[in-house]
Order: sequence, then structure tokens, then C-alpha cells
Amino acid sequence: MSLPVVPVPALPLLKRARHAAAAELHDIPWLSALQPDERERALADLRVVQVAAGELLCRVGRPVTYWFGVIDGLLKMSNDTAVGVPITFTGMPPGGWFGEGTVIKREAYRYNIQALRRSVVAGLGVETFHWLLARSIPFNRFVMQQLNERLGQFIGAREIDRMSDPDVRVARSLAALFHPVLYPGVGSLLRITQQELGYLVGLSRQRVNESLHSLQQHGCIRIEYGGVRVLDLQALREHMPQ
DNA sequence: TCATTAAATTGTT
DNA sequence: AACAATTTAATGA
Repeated sequence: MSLPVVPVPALPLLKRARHAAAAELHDIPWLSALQPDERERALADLRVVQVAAGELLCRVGRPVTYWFGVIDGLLKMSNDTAVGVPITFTGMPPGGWFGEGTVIKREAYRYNIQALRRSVVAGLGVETFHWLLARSIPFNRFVMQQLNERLGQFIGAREIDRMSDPDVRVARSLAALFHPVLYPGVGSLLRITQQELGYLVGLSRQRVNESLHSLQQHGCIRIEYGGVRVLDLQALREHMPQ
């Protein structure tokens, strides 16, 4: 049960990159917090790429070139392929920005970022990222908030991994994806197939289907074609085994 | 815009 | 893992 990995051509970002379109800019929360001149430089440097399903955005050990943000689609962070047990850390739905930790330290990536399906991803160059970090208080605030919230996510993810009940695992994982601060682009309808959710949670598609119906029975969510709508986020977070 | 067809996703065994 | 049923997306008149 693993996603077929698509071979990635060298430097795919530089080849198919284009400037960000107006519609996509609206979904980048930190842009509006910048001063006009800062925004101008950020816009000039922002690149947008389409990544196909299974494609790897960055690999463990590769030098950092961009700070990434998900405009549309779904990515997953994991540490698989190399040595060790494949572990999916988290899913990255629209509105999520990531990689700031490694960008700040100018280290190599510590995770693989793989597209679960065709996605649109924005990238801000490392130099511009540091330039903004050095002069914009609002930008710092945004990055700090991201780091803080994500720390909470990872702690939560450890708890999820220890739970055996599939329904609870699905519930918690879903709740994490609906995090309003980290993933403002999600809204109340998350575009994710049951197959994709299975990849993230580490369950079969059948079991995910069963869990979703259980959660729907409890009024937490509503199953839609190609997605899940949250009806009660709090209940989803606190869902307990029956 | 509508009808037809192909592809994707879901529900079930 | 396989299958049928359903929904969406793509195509072309």
C-alpha cells in the first residue's frame, strides 16, 4: 500500500515555474501584512509550480532552495524511502507554509515532501525569506506563529500514533488538517479522497471509509465526493473510541 | 449549452 | 483485492 513514486527530473522548480497569478496571491496570508516595497520584492521572487501526483518537492539531504506554501492540492511530509520505517509526519493542505525551520538554519531538508495528488505550490527563495525576516515584524510574527502551531501539531501527532482505535486516529488526523491557523485555505470542506487519507493515517482505504461513516453518524463530519466537510471540529478533536 | 464518454471516487464484498 | 455504482471532468457538436 504505497503511492507510486514518480521519478523527478532535475530542478523541476526552475523549469515549470511561473509567476504567481492574482487569484493565488489572495490565498497567501502573510503577503498582506507586508509593506508595499517588501511585498513588491516578495512578489517578484515568488514562484508557482504544478506538481504531479507522487512527485517529490524536496528530498532528505538536498540543499534548501525555497520556503514552500500549498496553494491547492495536498502534500505529505514523511521520512520514508531511506533507512528506517516509513513514517508520515503530517499532511499539508492548502494554506500551509512549511520548511521555515530548515530555511532559517540554512540546513538540508530533513524530510521528503511528496504530492499526494496534483497540486499547486508556491516557493519563496531563501535569500528573500531571510531579507523579509530581517526587516518585517509582521513576517516574523507569521513565521513564529507557524513554528509554534506546528510544534503543537507534532506533539499531537505523537499521541495519534499511539492510539490503536482507527476511528480515533482518523478523527484526530482530520482535525489536524482542519487547523484554521496553519491551514487557512481549507475552510470547512477539505478536498481529500479516502485513499489519500489512508496514506496519511496509515490505514487501508476500506478502513478509512468505515471510520468516516462512523464519524458521520456522530455528526462530526459529512462525507462528500472527493472530500470531507467538518460539521463539529471540537467533537472531531475530542472523539473517543466507542 | 447539452449529450456522450472517460476517468475518478466511493461503497461493498 | 476486486467489483459495481456513483460522481465529476472532458469532449465535441
